[in-house]
Amino acid sequence: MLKAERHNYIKTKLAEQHRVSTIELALDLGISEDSIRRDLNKLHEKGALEKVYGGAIPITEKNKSVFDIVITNEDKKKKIGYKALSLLHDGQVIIMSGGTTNLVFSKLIPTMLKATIYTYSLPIAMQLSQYPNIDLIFIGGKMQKNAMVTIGIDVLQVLSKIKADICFMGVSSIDIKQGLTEEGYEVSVVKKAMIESSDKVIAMFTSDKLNTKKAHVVCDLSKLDTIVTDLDPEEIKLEEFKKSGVSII
Amino acid sequence: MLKAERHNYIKTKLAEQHRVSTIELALDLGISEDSIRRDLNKLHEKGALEKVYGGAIPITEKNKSVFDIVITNEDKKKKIGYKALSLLHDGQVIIMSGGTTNLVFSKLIPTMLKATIYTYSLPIAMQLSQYPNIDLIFIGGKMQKNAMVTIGIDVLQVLSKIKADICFMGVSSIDIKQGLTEEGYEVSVVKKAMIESSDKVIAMFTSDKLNTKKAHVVCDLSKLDTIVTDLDPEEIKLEEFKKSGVSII
DNA sequence: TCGAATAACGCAAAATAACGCATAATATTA
DNA sequence: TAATATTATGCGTTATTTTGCGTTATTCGA
Repeated sequence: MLKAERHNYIKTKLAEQHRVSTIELALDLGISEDSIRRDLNKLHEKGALEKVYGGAIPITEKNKSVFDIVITNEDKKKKIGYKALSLLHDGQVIIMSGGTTNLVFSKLIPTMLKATIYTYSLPIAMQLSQYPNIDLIFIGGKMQKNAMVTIGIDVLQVLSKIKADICFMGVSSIDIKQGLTEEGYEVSVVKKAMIESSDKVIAMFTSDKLNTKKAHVVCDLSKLDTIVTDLDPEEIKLEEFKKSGVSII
Repeated sequence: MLKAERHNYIKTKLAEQHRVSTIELALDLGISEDSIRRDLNKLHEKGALEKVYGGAIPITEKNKSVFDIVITNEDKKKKIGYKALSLLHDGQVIIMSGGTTNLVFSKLIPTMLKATIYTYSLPIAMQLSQYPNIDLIFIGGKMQKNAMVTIGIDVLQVLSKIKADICFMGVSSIDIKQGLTEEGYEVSVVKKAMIESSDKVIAMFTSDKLNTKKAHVVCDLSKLDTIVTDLDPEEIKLEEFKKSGVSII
């Protein structure tokens, strides 16, 4: 195993678990604690983490820029993004929800795409602002802090006046019976509004969201036109969804 | 096997597995490690991969993310920011314009400040979204690409309905006769609206903006309450401004 | 303050890379 | 086609990097 691989492993584990221990890492990777310590020191120097007695923790918020957005499962999300590209066409009016899956997707959009895109996510708006031929409209309102999206009545009002061709929706939880659900009430309301304003609804999510539920219902599966996941469309896990009439790519 | 073929093989394998090892490649391709190393060096020079001890990994895509905002004269802007902190109080309703000076200022705001802040700048909103006690409202509208701010009628409409205590305004150009001016018409209109909606107007700019003009007028000096620069308030360059009745810190 | 856990240090062995060079393979030219 | 220039390859050697271990220093919690 290359050193660079180890470094990636450590960074990923740290992002997921918010802490790593020297001993665990040595065991995980099958090398001596000394080497792990050397790795941690290197990563510390590079500012990728903060070393503490017994292991390491994520960098303290002081130096951590809000602009460094951690994307988990980036590979899977890229897979989803590439598949979703086939749904894009010049001239579309698009609504994009927040979430890192959509953020990754945004980075993959062809440079010259001509489209009008509405979004209420700060990171996605920043990303999309680099495309010369995209008319970008940010839907303002009260900011939901952690997710960096706007919510509330202002958002609903704007959405109610839009008629979009397609909406790309990041999904927190999806279940064959409950349909789409969200942790936060306000976000669930916004997503409902998105769906009402769009001719087509695309749900994008990594396979770990499958068959999970949260408190607030967004819609049932019948509202969805297409599901995009990192899995093969023929995968058994998706069988049930296919039966419900949603197209799966 | 041609060298070009080998290079392709390496690139493909790297794309698939996110790592290649020198030894493995030598085995795969049935040639000496030396040649593999030479290949890797070539590919490294061409920027196709990153060479590491024991093999190679994909190039780190740190290439100019939209989230890497370049801040010129950061030191001066910090100076300005620290001075401006004295104008902040709990409970204020604040409007913040865009610009890197305000972005730097945003980073310096005390963690626990209680306030309501309106902004129409994406980077500033992202920065402010980390403060737990700030009610943050993003003013939506059409995005001005390069500056990452919203502009247009929607912004004006929202601004017209706000009554803020104070507005922190980044300044493109300031001149004793012309007052504040902007390069873009639309931004100048938005700034006019900001001023109308605020009890107090704070102009913040680095000294290189002094005595410069742009095409579109925002307001004359009489509209300003306070000027914050990196200079000493007693500096001769600021003499004229002081005479016009603006307070300078 | 002590004892256990963890980290840092120095070092030698192992792994990997770079260098120089002779030779083989390939391309170029007459 | 033969002669020649150019490039690529493998090998022996020498540098560099990485690693694990023994030892010593530091940190942590009781």
